[in-house]
Amino acid sequence: MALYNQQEIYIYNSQTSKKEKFSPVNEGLVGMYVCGPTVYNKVHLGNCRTFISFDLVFRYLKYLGYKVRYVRNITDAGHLENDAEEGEDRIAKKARLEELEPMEVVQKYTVDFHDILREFNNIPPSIEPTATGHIVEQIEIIKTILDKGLAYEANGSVYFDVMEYHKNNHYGILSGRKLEDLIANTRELSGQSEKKNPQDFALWKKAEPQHIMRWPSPWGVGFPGWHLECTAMSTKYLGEEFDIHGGGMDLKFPHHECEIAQGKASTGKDPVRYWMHANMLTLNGKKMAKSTGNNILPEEIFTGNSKHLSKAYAPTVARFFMLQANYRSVLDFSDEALQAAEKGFDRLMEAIDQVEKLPTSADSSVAISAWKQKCYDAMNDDFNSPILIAHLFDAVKMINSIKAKKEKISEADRKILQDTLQSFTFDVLGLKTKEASVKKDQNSTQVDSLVNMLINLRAEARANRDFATSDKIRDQLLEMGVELKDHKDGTDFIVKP
RNA sequence: GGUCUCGUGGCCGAGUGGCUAGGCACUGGUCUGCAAAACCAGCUACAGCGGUUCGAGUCCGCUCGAGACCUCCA
Repeated sequence: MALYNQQEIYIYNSQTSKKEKFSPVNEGLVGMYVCGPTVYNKVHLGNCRTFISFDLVFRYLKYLGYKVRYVRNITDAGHLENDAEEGEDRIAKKARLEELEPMEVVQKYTVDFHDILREFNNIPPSIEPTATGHIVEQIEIIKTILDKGLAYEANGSVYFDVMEYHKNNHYGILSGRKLEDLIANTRELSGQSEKKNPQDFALWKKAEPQHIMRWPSPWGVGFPGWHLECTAMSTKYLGEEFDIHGGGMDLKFPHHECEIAQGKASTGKDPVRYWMHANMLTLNGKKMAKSTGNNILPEEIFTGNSKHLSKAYAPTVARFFMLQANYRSVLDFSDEALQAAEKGFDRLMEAIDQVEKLPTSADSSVAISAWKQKCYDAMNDDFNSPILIAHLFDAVKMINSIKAKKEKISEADRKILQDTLQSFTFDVLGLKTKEASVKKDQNSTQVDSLVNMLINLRAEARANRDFATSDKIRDQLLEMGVELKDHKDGTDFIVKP
């Protein structure tokens, strides 16, 4: 029996603001779509948090035995910088500034994006489609919506008719916005005369002569509207109704609201079963913004080269830090918080390292099966990684207590403990040992024997009460990043990366 | 201005109305030749003011504060 039949997942659906029991459209299969980045710049750290959050979802669903198709798009078509009639799209602007062909910009930052996510140990999505690769599909959807009378053409552009749609549908169903309020709050922009109503959004935009990214269409040369690609690609790869749609909180309105409208207008179906929105990441209590300098790049964390940091942190430590908070909460990024996370992380990893050689007894004084289910329960409850991590630390306490002979464990339970710990830490949370993130030293076996030789020398010196020598060995090793740990039965060591 | 979210101990962060989240830091003890590590113990909050309830961090109202969206943004 598949694991997913034994575990009941509840997902917080941000459309209903309730935790709902997860049940996929097709038994055993899950379709998940997450809005990917616009590749016009180095990937934003907050963006990374969102993708790490959904990587956690992807990993847990797979761990439970679901066959998951995870689609995350790359937005490589120009979106206008503002909603005015004219303007430069962000990719074209960057291309001009960097003196590159737009597709060079796209390629450059797509590569950067992949590199960084790999550092964070994200599993690549099943399909990573691009907007420019799906112009045909987008045009087809526009035709359908036009046929249904829910869009109109104006001067070479096509707009979605929100008022007409709202007659028989609910525009605002996701964001909770009322159309009347939206109308009342709209400022009159002089350039919006093409639209029947300010709430209408572009499905197709006519390309001005200077606009570089352009494609032919039944309405003339232009480019697709910025909400449409997600509808086209999610429908193509996941169907008209699929399970999970994720993205950052800031995409809830208008982007996702418009996706629902487009989907419903073109297929008559509500496209998404569970909407999930990941919350923002702040830096030192404030929103990250390049303009104020309150900003940090992922690579700056890995190198420690930032005015906000006192040192470098391994990617996996940054990931661990993020997973200590729930994806739905705002998380504040700071050097102090990262330091605390790193210490906890080290303690967890050291404990996991100890499970293998734990002394076993005929029976156990610790309740391993109950603990194991608690780990599942945490993840089943809307992917609550901070609770899961709390349980992992309970295991750390167990391991250390068994090692200190204050508790005991049977071999069978030890195996369960080890397997569960491994699965949740590495497979589900996607953490890596620091050694794994730093390249494995090919001489590490030699290092092991060298250090063990020194440990033996030190033991001899201690036996002879030659503490000057023993302390010299200990202190100099520590300076080299090798920490010795004495306990009753001998001495262990760790190499600090 | 409108819509919405949030305000938890020294710090970070969980919390489904009733019994200790967890991590980091700190203090005391055990262990140690001394340390480190580990173990044991301690510190213990829920922005403010009202209300509902036998009982509220958890529900309701108001006040103050922070943030998101309403315009490109994960």
